[in-house]
Amino acid sequence: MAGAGRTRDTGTLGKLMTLLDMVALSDDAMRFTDILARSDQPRGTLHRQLTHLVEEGLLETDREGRYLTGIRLLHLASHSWARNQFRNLAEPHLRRLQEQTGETVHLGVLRGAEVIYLDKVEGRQSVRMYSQIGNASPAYCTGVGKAALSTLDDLSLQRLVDTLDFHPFTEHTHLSAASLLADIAATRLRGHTFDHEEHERGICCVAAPIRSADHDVLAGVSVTGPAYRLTAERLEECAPLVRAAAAAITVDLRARLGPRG
Amino acid sequence: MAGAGRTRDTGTLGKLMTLLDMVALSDDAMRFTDILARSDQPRGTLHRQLTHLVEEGLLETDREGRYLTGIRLLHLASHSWARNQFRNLAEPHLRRLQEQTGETVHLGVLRGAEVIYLDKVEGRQSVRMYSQIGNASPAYCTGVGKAALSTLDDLSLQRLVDTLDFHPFTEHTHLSAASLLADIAATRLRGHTFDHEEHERGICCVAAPIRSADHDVLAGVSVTGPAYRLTAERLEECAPLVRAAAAAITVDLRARLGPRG
DNA sequence: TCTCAAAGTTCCATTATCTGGAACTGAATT
DNA sequence: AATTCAGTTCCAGATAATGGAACTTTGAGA
Repeated sequence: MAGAGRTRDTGTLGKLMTLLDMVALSDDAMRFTDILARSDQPRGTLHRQLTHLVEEGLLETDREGRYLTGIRLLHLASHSWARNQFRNLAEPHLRRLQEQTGETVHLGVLRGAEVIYLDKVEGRQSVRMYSQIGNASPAYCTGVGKAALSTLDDLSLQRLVDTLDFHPFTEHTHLSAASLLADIAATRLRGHTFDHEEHERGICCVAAPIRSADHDVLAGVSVTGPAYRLTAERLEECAPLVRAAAAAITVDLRARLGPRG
Repeated sequence: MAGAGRTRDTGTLGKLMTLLDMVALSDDAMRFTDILARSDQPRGTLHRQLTHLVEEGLLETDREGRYLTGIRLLHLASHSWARNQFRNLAEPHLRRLQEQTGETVHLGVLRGAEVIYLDKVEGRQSVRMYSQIGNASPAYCTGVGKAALSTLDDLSLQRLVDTLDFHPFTEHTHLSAASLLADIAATRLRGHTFDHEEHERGICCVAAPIRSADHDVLAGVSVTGPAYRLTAERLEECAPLVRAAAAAITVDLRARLGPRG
């Protein structure tokens, strides 16, 4: 994806993180040779690097010697997630919004040109949160992303948009800066934005922006669901609720962070 | 805690991970000086190390320059968690067990002398899983831990027990190897084990072991709840259900992993 | 069972990176 | 204006990473 500004590969840590990414984000355990083929390190070097990652618990090996993600990552991440101020403060509002609408509610923050999902509250049927938490999606084709983008000033927005290359995830995905910017202009006027199957076919959402007083947090809340249930009318009905939730979170955020900032 | 064999601090990665641990596991954002005081690195060195961690997205700084956990950890961890074979395969069984008992269900794996919680299914009221996922607890005073220990052969068990030092978390915590070993012997006979407020006052559980054909996975499932609700009789009622769930997971595990292993 | 090729591991002189003391900047306090 | 404290930068020296090559193990085929 564009924009996100990949970290450099130089420096001991950089190289190790590149490896860690490769293994952790792969869908399967990787054998030494698989990793060797996809990295440009000599065998000896690669082997030692992997050994170090395993020693630190960031990777593990199964009994066939294949590498997979270690449990230490889970430990570190879950602790910091549970302590995340912004998420904690937003959570009751997300929960209320979920109860009001009966649909899935997402909280996402903007990082460069991507949105990262910080929390998710689903209805009673499925408790399978986590699945999407931590995931990154392009901002330009998601409700939460577009909402967050709408809080940027024109200059920052233009600079960010310039770095995008538009990928047609569905037939409704924005494919040009002009089209995206028009959408964002409308979003600013309304205070909320829609995603009519722009990222995933069959999935719609309505989202509203959250921004702290000093622009330190750029985020969005959304109500998401299947297109057959979240019709245009239904989305319009939800819009005020989503805006209210976003506003409430913004107020809490300023109350909590404002005095100090 | 004993046993877990903390990783060495030598080597570039080791030092950085020690830092990352300190910041990620702290309850608040830490200022440079706080970190300096709690590490034995010279100022210049520490500063560069933190800079590297920030460059890689493992840490972030807030606008006051304090360090907190970066979002990249969440990204890496959530991906690997969602893809974790064992967790995925166990999940439907955990969910069923939760429905059958109405209590919180845990899945934990043994790592050295500690249990790490891989999944948690709670009743309708609270969707606040995640809070405990990834957390480590001593094996000798938790239901899941003792269940997992009961699958070890005598030699391995003895060696592991030898490394323990017993900490009295409550008045019911095992305080000697003999007492623990007796409990585990009983667990082997019954096929399940209890935790009567051994780790946390007011919390009881009943747990059963999971072990794959080739001993690669040592784990346990438990049903956990407040002592006033989970009385001795109630725990006995749950025991067969917990054993059944553990057995079902074990079967699935062998079916999935057996052919290859 | 033996042989060969591929996969994985270890070694060590070389080299790049990290180290850490000290000097520097900038902001807050007196 | 002077002083203190927090944070940052610098560079010669110490340390750890590198990578080519040799070595061991595994497994497939004859």
